[in-house]
Amino acid sequence: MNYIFLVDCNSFYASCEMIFRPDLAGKPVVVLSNNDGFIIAANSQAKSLGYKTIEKPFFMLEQQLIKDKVEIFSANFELYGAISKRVMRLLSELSNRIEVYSIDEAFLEVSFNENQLLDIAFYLRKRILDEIGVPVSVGISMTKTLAKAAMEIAKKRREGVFYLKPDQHDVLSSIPVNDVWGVGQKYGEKLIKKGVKTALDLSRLQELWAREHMTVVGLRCVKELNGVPCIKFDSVPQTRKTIQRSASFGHLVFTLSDLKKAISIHCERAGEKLREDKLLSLGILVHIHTNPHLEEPQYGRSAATNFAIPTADTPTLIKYAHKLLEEVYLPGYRYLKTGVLLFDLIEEDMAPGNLFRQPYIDSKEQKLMNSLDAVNTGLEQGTLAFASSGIGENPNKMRQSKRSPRYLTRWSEIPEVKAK
DNA sequence: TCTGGGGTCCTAGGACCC
DNA sequence: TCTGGGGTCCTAGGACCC
Repeated sequence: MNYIFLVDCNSFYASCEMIFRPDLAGKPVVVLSNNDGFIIAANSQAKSLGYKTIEKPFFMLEQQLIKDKVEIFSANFELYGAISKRVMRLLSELSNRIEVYSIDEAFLEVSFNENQLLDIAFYLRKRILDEIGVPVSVGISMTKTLAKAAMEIAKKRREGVFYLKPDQHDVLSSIPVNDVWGVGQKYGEKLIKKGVKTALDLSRLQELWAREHMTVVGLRCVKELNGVPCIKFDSVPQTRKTIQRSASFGHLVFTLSDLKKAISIHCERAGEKLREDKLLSLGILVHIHTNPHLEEPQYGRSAATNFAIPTADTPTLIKYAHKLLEEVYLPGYRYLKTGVLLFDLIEEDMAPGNLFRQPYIDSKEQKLMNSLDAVNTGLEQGTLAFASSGIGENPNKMRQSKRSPRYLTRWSEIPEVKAK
């Protein structure tokens, strides 16, 4: 019999920070988003003080956090990514049917006897905690949606593991419909209005209604809650379809030239990602918009175009992006945010030939980009940069006053251990 | 009075996820 | 002063083609 395990790291970012700070054990810890905008992770102690993720902006909570003696960290995604890799590597020792679903969770498909399931989950949990230092919860069931539901229960239990058998109506009726995977705010409101309040109610919803009001996504959700697998298991990671880089400015920006610098930096980062994944892009989109939280004239627009040949060459990205930016830019507005999106990505070796133009692969541009990446990954990101991104200034500069060291990925930030 | 049918592609917007 | 960022999938409507 095949079962789905869902392994999810508890308050992942906060747990990562605590690995290197044993002095924080038992204390409330939160991690902030880029720009120190929101809380994006809170450990159980912080949650029990009432702190939730993505609720109120950090600046409105800061005083209370200090009063509550909560340890505050700025996001350190380089560290979290490195720890995530370790967790996933360990999990893949257990099953080669693994789908890494996000930075902190993975589905495993396993065929064991039912009476072995809990033992395996406990074993896995202990190994990840002992060897990596991250606590995880494990939800087990027959479909992904039910495994997610099992996870909701597992998270609330001290042992951190739960097996949801098919037709366990008492359990499904204890899960609010809003907590079901695939039900967000809008669908949640619709469902409650219709009297569908729990996962059990949802599993009994007429399929036609689900199809009509929640598209095929809703229909799949209902079927999965009834133990019918509808969401396929992707053990081979799909190549990504888009790469986005965008950010809010620390302060509002008026001028085309400031926007150009920001866009230039986004192109640098997007290009790095493209080459890291050995992909080429066929198209690029640029967007800009004003601050919707302010009561002043609003404006936002995007524009897209295709490249002459599939490329991963940063100067080309910048050239096209700047042209698009000039198309969408209107003077007189105060801009908050801008970004680029690369789409129609293909793998390097799948690039179609072109009779009239030299392909990017094996070009001198590619060699230059490879050298650039070697310097920037070996040293500090941005060691080598483009003049169009501005020199010694970064309009995208993030507020991140409380970032921990990148213990695992920078030699200069490696932890020091002193013997007494 | 009555104004094809079917297919594809593109885009914008909505909904969801972490 | 300060309100995240990066993804996926689905749908409807318009343009266009034969």
